[in-house]
Amino acid sequence: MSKPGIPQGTRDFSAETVKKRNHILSTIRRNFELYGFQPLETPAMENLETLMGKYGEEGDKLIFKILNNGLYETKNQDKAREGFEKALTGKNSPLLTERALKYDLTIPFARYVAMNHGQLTFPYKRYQIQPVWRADRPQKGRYREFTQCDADIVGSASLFNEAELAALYHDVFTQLGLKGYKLMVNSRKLLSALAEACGNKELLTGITVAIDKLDKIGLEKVKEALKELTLTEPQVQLIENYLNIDGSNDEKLESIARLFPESAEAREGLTEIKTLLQLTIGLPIILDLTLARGLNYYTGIIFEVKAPETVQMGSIGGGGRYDDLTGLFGVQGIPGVGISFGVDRIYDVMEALQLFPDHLQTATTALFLHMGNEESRFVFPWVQVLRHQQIACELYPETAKMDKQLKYADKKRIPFAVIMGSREMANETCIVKNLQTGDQVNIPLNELTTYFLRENSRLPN
RNA sequence: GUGGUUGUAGCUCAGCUGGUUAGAGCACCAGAUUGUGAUUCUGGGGGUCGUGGGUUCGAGCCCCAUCAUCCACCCCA
Repeated sequence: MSKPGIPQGTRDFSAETVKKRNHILSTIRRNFELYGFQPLETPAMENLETLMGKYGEEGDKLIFKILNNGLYETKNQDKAREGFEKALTGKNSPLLTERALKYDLTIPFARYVAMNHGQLTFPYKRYQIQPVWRADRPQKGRYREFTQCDADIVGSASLFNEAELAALYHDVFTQLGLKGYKLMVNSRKLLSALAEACGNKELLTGITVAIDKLDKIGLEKVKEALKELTLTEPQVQLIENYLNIDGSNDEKLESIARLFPESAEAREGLTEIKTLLQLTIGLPIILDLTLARGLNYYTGIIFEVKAPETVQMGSIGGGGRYDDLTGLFGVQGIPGVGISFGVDRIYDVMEALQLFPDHLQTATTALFLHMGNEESRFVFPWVQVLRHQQIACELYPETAKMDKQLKYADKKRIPFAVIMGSREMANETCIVKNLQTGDQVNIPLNELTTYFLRENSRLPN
């Protein structure tokens, strides 16, 4: 036997980690439901053709494919060889693989809507919290298996949806205590107007990819990248002017209006952003004209959430409006808008900033300690009595030195010890010791329940 | 996919220019004391030095390969 291990980029979650993750997940889920979203879950795997081509060329390479079963069977061997030859040229073949692990939640959701649009009530608001898989090389804040939390509204073009999603982001991040997070917005329509002003709408993707890197590689490098796209000097200059726009949200909006006086698309994008900002007055939203986002299906307002500057971490959430997501699956005319929370990165950020509340680690309220077998038999029924009153407790199952029993309680961060010795047994009492303060009281056993119900109500949830 | 970092006990690490039975702290176990948790004392278990080759009289240390790890790029949450 070789040493056991787990696949690269995957993780086991200990009790401590699970509790912290659940703290994040339940906060997000609670808010999703408060805003009227209903859950959806889709399979871990999809048909490969559902996913291929939806995430761009790079994305396709990062999809985890599942090998077909039964390739060794005689009747399948020739086809398997054929499929393998094809795979060696870099192409996929259904002869070898026809299923894949899901890469995100949006495309499976679009597939679901396309399959069920006759039955769904629109506007359809769903949320989805599930793991996704990417064959990326792991590094900081990047895993091969991670959890996404998405909320989307489809079948509505109203900007109220964008406003609500922005408010939802704000509620979740403030409830998690993530002060200093940044919610950036922009509109793909402004970027599209920019591409148009450069004379070629086809360049939109190339331009967005280049300017998205501005804060990372700097203006000069961005200009070099733009020139490689065969843009002329005046066109690069135009983009530079665009990127140099600065000031408050209102000032930026005015500058954009001056930059594209003729563009109907720019006007539309500006109006949408203005409306969104009006609907979300009081929220700390920053208009970031350099925000582009890689995914090509976005067509309107786009969002991105950045971690507080004190932590080095990429985006911890993002989303935007798409006009025609289900069009990929043959169902036209269902516009939508959605956001996503990157739970694993939020976790890393909160860990770095020590934002997890201590009480998350308290599992059991009380541990029953005892001096010996007779004592443990005597208190055993009382453990059940407390449990039936919703008080989490446990009995130390072995006869051991008190030292050891107390250490056990200490390690499990159990706040109370109920100590049972021969003297207590004789008097039908017990000692309740508060393990945080060291204080202890001697109380009759029949008052134990009321004691803990009172203590429990004082503890945070 | 490209480039780099690291890999010694359960954990955190030390190991001088290659030289005898590879060490420390914490953790763990046992014993002493004790009706109360980071007290004290005594003793103890545990490491194929990531793995496989090579150089050498001799490798934890040098060379090659491989795996894992972390980081950067690409891309992204």
